Amino acid sequence: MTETESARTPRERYRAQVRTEVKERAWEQIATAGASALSLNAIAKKMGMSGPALYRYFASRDELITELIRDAYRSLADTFHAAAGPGSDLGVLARALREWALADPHRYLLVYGTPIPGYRAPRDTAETASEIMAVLLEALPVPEPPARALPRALSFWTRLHGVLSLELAGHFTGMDVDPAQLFGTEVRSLLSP
Amino acid sequence: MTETESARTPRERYRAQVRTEVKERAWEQIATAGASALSLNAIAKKMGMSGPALYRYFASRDELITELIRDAYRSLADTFHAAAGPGSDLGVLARALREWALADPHRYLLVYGTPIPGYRAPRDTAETASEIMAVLLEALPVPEPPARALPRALSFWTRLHGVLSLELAGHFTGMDVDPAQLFGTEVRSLLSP
DNA sequence: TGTACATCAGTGAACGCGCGTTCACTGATGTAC
DNA sequence: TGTACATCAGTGAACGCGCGTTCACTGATGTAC
Repeated sequence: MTETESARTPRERYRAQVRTEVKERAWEQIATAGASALSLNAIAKKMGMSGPALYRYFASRDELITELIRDAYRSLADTFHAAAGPGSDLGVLARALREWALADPHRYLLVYGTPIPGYRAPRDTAETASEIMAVLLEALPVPEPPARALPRALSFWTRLHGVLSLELAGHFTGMDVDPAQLFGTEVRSLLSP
Repeated sequence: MTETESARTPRERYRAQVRTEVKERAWEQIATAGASALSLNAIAKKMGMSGPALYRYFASRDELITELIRDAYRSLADTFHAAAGPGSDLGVLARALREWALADPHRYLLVYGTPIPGYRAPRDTAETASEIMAVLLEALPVPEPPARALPRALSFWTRLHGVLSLELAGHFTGMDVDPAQLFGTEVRSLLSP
């Protein structure tokens, strides 16, 4: 998106469009075959191009994955920023997180799920990650001493991740459990500890 | 193990030994290259055999994975049974869970992490899963009405999974967080809600 | 507005690799008499 | 104890597949004068 907007010349705009389409196809592929089955050749085929053509747009398969992870982090940070604000609290952020996760389960799992073997995350995602944490810290009930703020924020993160990741991985199916309700219970436990 | 013991004839014993070694190598491979990179050919090579030889022991790659998942579930259920008992409580089970997870992170992630794409779990793991849940339910503080017992047990599961899976996936590294302490905090939150 | 040149997207062939799986076969191990 | 036969572990060749990536090349698009 940003990429497309910020393109100046027609060629740059075109490049950005292709890059965007490659990423879209990549997400589709991840959704059906998993992240470690991501293949440049397969994406190219779906786009009606030859495999090597994509090397004009991404230096390697790893660079594409890196870009996907970067985008995912960025998207969550933006979502959090949009949800945060004067009238906001942990409950609002929690709901935003769940919506974001359910909107694209594989995006969530790419970031917070089992790491892709042999893949090394780039540095800058750590920055986005702490940006996300910062939004969380600011949304805590007002007079929270710093020594207690971090544990609270971490609990927020781990508890919601616990429910969400098990839900997304399908571990509640056939268990007569309503994940939404479970999630709500955990959110309440965080609001009034 | 059980397999090896229960073998009657030398041939059966030998078969069981080879199957066991194949699985051991499989876990090694999962640890270094991830579950979706599991390859019968690679395992055979490590064992000094030709690829097709393994088809005497496992009908297909999927059957091997199924066996690994079955073993993992079984192992956790056994661990829980061993930890449960008269003097036991949720805290003991929680510690047992963490030790089991840290002893072999990939085993934990194979069961509770991002599902392997295109792989369908066998039915009987669901039974072992509810066996695990049953141990949990019995370890709850004694006079727990059924309506509250299940939510409590689920909370136990999701909260501890939240901390554990993030720890195993390496999401706390570089964050100045002690996972053990975090885990302890969550356990305490479960013991005195 | 037209021409000459530079840039760059995309192609097809090629390299080397590893995968799962089937198949016909050899040779060792176990079984029955 | 010895022989005849059946069982079964393991091999090597083969099939068809897809992968990431490099390279020399064609043809379209943009730029400068």
